[in-house]
Amino acid sequence: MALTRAAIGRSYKKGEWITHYGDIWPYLFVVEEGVITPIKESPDGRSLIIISLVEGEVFWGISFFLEDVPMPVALVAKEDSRISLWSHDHIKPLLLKNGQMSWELTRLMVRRMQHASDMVDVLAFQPVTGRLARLLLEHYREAVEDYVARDMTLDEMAARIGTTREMVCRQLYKFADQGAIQINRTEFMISDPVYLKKIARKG
Amino acid sequence: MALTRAAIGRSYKKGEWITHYGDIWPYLFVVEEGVITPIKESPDGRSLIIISLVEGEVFWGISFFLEDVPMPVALVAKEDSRISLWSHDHIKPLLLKNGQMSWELTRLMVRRMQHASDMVDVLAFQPVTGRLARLLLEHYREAVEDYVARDMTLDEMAARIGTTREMVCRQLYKFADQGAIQINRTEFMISDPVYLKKIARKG
DNA sequence: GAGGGTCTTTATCAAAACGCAAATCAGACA
DNA sequence: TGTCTGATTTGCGTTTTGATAAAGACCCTC
Repeated sequence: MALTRAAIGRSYKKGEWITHYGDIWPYLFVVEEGVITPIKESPDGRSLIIISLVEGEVFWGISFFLEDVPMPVALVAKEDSRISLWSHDHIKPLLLKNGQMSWELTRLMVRRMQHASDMVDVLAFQPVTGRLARLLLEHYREAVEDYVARDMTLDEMAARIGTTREMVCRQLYKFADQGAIQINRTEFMISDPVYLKKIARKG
Repeated sequence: MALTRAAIGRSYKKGEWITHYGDIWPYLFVVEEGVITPIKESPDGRSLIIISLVEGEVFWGISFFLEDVPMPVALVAKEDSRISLWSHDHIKPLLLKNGQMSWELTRLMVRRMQHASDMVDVLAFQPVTGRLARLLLEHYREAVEDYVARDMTLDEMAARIGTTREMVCRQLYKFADQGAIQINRTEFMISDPVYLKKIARKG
């Protein structure tokens, strides 16, 4: 198939940067293996992780669609990863011809938009407490009544909810005080998911 | 043209709601006249204005693309307005056939995404001070060295930058103290745009 | 098993943001 | 002109957040 032939394969080691904020990067890609995270960075060193892209997921540089518009996020490999990418010049003719493909792409974009939209109102309306509760419920689904390894660093959690590692740490132990979770340096468990859900709604 | 024939015209009075948060609303529309604003509302009564749609601009309900997914924002007429709308069922066949149209729609969506993305990092990284400076510079371009009427209420400004009216008011007078703007109950002027720009960058 | 590096935890302090309530004002309208 | 309504302004106390610093814990390598 034409698509497969036009694909460029790339591999990245864990921690490697695929593009930087401000780059012109006119590609569409699919994650073949590993995890790719689009990250926003503030001038004073804080960062914000928008989403994690795992195997099979599609993403793009903004200038794939809008020439000369630079990337509003950087792309980083969170694990050793492999992606297939297509340049604007290769794909656009296909999209113009293939309405079904365009439609699916548009739908994908709408889903991403929905995600961004969620992010906006969480950031605008929810305090750190609520945002952390959300993150725990969604990222540690299997930790309900069951100890699991803490697989995110405090910095990573902080980047996912837009705050600092110290805030995350304090808040975690506050949840522990309230009996919502149990936690130690390496493990973690959700003991009262209902309470966390209440916090996640009201902040 | 088929598109024009399929359009449904609607008119709304200032302040009228076109859809509410949570509705299923599978339409695409273009603003013919007036101003339509998508608004997010928090359970405790705060609100966030995402964007203002003026004459000629296109927007959509999320379930136009994703069936059964409810609106993450409400749509409100900020002025007396008139829109033309198309239902999913009418447009989708056209989009599937017409690659160029799909492509343009996708590009529009990417621009909106970019806007949302901006909103996210402003909310995440910039304090209220910086967000307000941004808003002033962008909304009151003609107010540089020139008194203009304050045409947004404090509540509206607050909704545009995700804070409360009191914060906006206090911050405005703080800017005035610093000589960046001049302000009274009804009028307003930017006296030091350069300073405001500095604030808008660093917060 | 000593040392370096990374990550976590805790405490303290200062700044930012918010909520509430009272006072004030401008404009509309009778 | 007087009154009413909604918007603005201000003060004050509280909560939330963030910055800084220091101390522990763990892992890895030499």
